[in-house]
Amino acid sequence: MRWSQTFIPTLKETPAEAEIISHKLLLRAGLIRKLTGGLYTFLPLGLRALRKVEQIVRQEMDRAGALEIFMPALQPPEIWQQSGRYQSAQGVLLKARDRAKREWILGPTHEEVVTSLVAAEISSYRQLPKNFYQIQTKFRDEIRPRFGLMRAKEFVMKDAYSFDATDEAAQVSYKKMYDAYARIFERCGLKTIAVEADTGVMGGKFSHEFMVPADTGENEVVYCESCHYAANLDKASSRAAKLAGPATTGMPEKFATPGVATIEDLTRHPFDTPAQQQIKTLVYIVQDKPVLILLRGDHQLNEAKLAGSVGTETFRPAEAAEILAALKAHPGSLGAVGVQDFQVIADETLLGASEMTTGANEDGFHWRHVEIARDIAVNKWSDLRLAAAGEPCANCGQPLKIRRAIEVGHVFKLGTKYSEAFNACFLDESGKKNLAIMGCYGIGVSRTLQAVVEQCNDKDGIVWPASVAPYTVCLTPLSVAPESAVMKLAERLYSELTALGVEVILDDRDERPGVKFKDSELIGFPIRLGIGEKSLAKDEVELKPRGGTLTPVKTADAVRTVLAALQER
RNA sequence: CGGGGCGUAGCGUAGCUUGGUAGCGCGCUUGGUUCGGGACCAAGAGGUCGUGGGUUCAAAUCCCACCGCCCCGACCA
Repeated sequence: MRWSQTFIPTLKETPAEAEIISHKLLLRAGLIRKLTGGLYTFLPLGLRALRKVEQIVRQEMDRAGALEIFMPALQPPEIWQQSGRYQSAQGVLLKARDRAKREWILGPTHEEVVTSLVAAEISSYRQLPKNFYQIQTKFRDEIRPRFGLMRAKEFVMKDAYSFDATDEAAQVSYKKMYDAYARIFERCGLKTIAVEADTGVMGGKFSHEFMVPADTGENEVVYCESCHYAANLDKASSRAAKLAGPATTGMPEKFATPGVATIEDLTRHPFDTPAQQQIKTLVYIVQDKPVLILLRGDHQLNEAKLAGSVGTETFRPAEAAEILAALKAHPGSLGAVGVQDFQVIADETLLGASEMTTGANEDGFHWRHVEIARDIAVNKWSDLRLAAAGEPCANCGQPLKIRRAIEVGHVFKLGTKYSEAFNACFLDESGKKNLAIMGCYGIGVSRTLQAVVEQCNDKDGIVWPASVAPYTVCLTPLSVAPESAVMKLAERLYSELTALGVEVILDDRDERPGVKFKDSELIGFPIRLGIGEKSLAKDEVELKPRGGTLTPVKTADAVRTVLAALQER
């Protein structure tokens, strides 16, 4: 491609709308432009890079035995009603109406469509396993689109769905996708970590997210450097050292705590009660019933874990009025001592806790000398707390760390939720009817592209891995006069490299060298081949790998050297 | 939806407090001089100051409403 013939609107200044480096660079290097919040146009360069990522994804999915199909983005609401997600997912569903005022859904994901397909077409165990995938535009009514392609209303996603006859087979399918994902991100030049992710009410160990470590990421990952445990903060467990607290010195005693509203207040004099010697009591409304949740004062509730414990996602924090009605006190003085009427769930770090202080369900009063086992009727012990940095790893006991990351992929064992809803069954060898066991596997393709930029850049611009670069070689003649020796050589190298299948862009613009150099570095082509009169006088051209050092190369060796340099990238 | 910030030429912005001629840099056009790291000179084009209403002799500027964008939170690839 000749630079003058394509469209690469680079920007010297950063548009004010961009906050993070990858978003700034995508705009400045002329890869994308915003239509409106959360909606972007891919310009020629951006589209080329996107296609590179797609192609890597496609090759690895094919290699893993998945079958590419293409499903409608426009979907009838009926199938969403059938799966129950018309209600449960209404927050993200974008809807449209046709001329007859009939409602349609712009697909945010395709479990409903693919399961309908399989229900109709698959009837025997002989047809399994199957894994269908597609690369397609998804639509989600994001509450807050952000950071360019990172979180958009419309984005490119690869989604795959596996169907298996048995649990063991489903695990094999899961593993294949897991391995394929690791290869895909590696080929894109991304450092990723696979972390255990929240499985919601389904439980189990079969959900992993592929995370790109980045300070600008929206997720928090808990990890252990010594045993390589890694999990999403929503899922992470920690050993959270049980305190060898003081022994209980007597029976519970009620004492006045006027004006105390928080754990923090009680840690100050005259009370001087450390947070870990307090029991925090939260009230949640779980399926219309109040439930008391007990945590150590210095711990935070993890709602995803609560969902696992109560077996439902229908819950919310109680409102002040509901709390008052249930416990006759306001937040700040709540406790579970002597409570019989409601379910009490306690975090396991409180097991055996003694000499604790907690609210007395009377405004301005607390109990002290509380011994959980003796004084509180706990119905259920669960892991409910948010892991915190520094807590011991549940595997090896070393201190855990937390860092931010971008989620680029998610593999998930679905079970039979959708096959049940759509009656996707098959006959097994014995002629018995079984539900297909499903898995689903997503990659945010456009997000992955931006994650690459977020991870691969320096002060001058993007530093593309060759695998996803829009062009791998930028030919930069410093003179473009058609009959000049410089331009003639540039044209010759351009033809030769192109004929060899190298993706070359020839910067044939009549611009000063500084402009060309700055642009090529901003865009980040892996190799720049500079051709100028000075070096040509020595029968040389200049090889400049992005981020590397400039080396003179004899013109006769130019093609071979470029090919070799590309191999290294 | 809650909290915060911002809307002035394609991009970045000044002006707004204290009402009166819309300014600068980049980019763009033309001519010239330049030509190995975002050149220089000269002449230009380009603006419903987000939208609507109000106050006023007069509104980018003051008031009200709405819209949009960005950031923080709940959601997710």
